[in-house]
Amino acid sequence: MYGETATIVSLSSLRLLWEIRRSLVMKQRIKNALEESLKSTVANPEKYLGFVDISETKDKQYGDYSTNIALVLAKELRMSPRQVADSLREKITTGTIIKKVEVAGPGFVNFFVNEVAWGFCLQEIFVSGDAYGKCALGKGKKVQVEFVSANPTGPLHIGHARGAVVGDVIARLLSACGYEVVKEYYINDTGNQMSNLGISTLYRCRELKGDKSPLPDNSYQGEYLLDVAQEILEKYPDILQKPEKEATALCGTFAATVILNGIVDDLAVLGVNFDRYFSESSLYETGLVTETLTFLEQNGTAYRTQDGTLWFRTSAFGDEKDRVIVRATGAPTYFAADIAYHHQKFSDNYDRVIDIWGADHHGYIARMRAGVEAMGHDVKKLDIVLIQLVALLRNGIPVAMSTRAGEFVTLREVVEEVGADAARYNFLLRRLDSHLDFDLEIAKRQSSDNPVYYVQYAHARACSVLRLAEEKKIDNLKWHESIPSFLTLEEEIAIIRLLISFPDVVRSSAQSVEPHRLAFFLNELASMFHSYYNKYKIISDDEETTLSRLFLVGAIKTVIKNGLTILGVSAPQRM
RNA sequence: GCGCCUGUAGCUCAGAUGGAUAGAGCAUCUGCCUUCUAAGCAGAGGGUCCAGGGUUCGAAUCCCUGCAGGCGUACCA
Repeated sequence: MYGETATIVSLSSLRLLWEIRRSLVMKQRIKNALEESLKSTVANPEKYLGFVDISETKDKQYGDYSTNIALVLAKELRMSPRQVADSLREKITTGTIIKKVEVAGPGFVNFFVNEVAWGFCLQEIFVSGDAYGKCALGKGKKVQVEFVSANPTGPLHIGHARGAVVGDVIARLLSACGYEVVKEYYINDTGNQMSNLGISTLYRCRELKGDKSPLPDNSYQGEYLLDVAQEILEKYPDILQKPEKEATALCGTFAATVILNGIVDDLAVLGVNFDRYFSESSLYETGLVTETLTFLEQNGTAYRTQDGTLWFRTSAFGDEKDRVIVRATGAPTYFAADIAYHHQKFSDNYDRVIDIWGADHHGYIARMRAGVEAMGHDVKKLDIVLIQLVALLRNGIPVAMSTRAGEFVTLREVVEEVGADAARYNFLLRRLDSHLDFDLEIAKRQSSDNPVYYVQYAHARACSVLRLAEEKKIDNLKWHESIPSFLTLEEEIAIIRLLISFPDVVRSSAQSVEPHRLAFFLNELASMFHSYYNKYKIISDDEETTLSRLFLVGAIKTVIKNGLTILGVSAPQRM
């Protein structure tokens, strides 16, 4: 049986292989065929080529690929959709890859791909290995992703985690698409909150020395400042003897540094790290804020009112009203520093600048874009991504999350409870603009059947099968041109179709800044593999079938591994 | 009041560029481990896609209005 099939395959396989390699993507192959047909069917085809769109079908009865081009062109050509479809179909030559073409429904043209052709796609995955899924979309382009940027006034909580994970994965996606990515964290280390932090910490120092007077109203009440105070007292035993102003400043700086170090550590536990930490105070030190303000005032986009306040004319850029950038007291607002910061970003010659913000900052978008534009930069290069906030619940009841009041479950506590992989995947399974309830009890209870394990388990399972094959001395994971002819089951073709769409998923996830698509893709792939695994034996007495299926399993393993890597989730070999 | 986001199965959520019969997980029920990992699989039930209009060959998807929830509307971040 094997010999007979092999003969048939070897006759056509070289040609098939060559053809598939030439086009690489099956979809492109179909599209080419359709375009050729269009050229010989309609009068001025160049006018309609832009409408050609091929989509993957969901239902097997409609073939493997489908186009609605006839429906789109019908009116223009003054023909019925079915007529257009029929004439297009007649001009499409079937052969080694396209088995047949059908017209169905209101006028869809459906393409059926030769079953044997699919298996050849696996070789591409095998050859690319770890690089499979990557592309050169952003080759030679620099992009900056700024995210988290939480104020160094307290530890991160669950609300920051979503932004951290999403920002990190967006960076990874862009990186997979060939962009040179810089991950940046902006540190707000000046202004009122710093002095508040200093005051709060100083009070804690006094408290440790026996002074029980209560903390001022708007200070940071968290007990974590007691630890910071302890450190300060050890390092500066005379802190309480110093002048109030000096002691406060010292406490503020010290506390901010300690807290930021803690934030960096916590993020590292979550698998998030940055290339650059950019300090707001450095903008003042280098004079960039002053420079920016002068520039705005000189080009007329900023004006002074009688009391000395400097206003930025954001309303001229679509904002609902003008904004203050320098108070009457002469102190710049945070917004002033933000404009300077974005000016700095654009001065670094990025091709794209991405800000990832919590959705509660959405009212800030218009003025930020105004700032970039007024500074003479191409505002189209700025992409502000909003992420809906996370509501932390315990047994369905909201948990108060206030840095100031010091009542919160820290990010670190959550990660230590549910694990970094589960925490990350939890955030990645939702659209960015979807509100998210994170219930601590549910997260704990469901930690063992969290969706992340489903995908990881599929990977571990694939590894396990391949491991067993190795133990049995089966010479697996070697390409042979007869492999495709042993992978023609409906389930196998469905899996291959999914596998070859992986690069598209990565690309579209990156382009549309929607990491959840990749996560859902992996869930679907895992599901198909689990199902296939349960229905069919991978390793059997039939050598050819075994080798072919092992090759498929190898490809599945590669894609899951590559996908999880982009999501920053581990791909365990055993579970 | 105005602006942004959301509204899809009992619950949590997917449904890119408008496409053919709207999907998954959890929960409920029924089966499957002497056989490659049961953290798995197979099957069942479960829907006014918030409501009402409009656009067209075709709408969960686009437009308008209304309703509901969240967020924002600072010389706070």
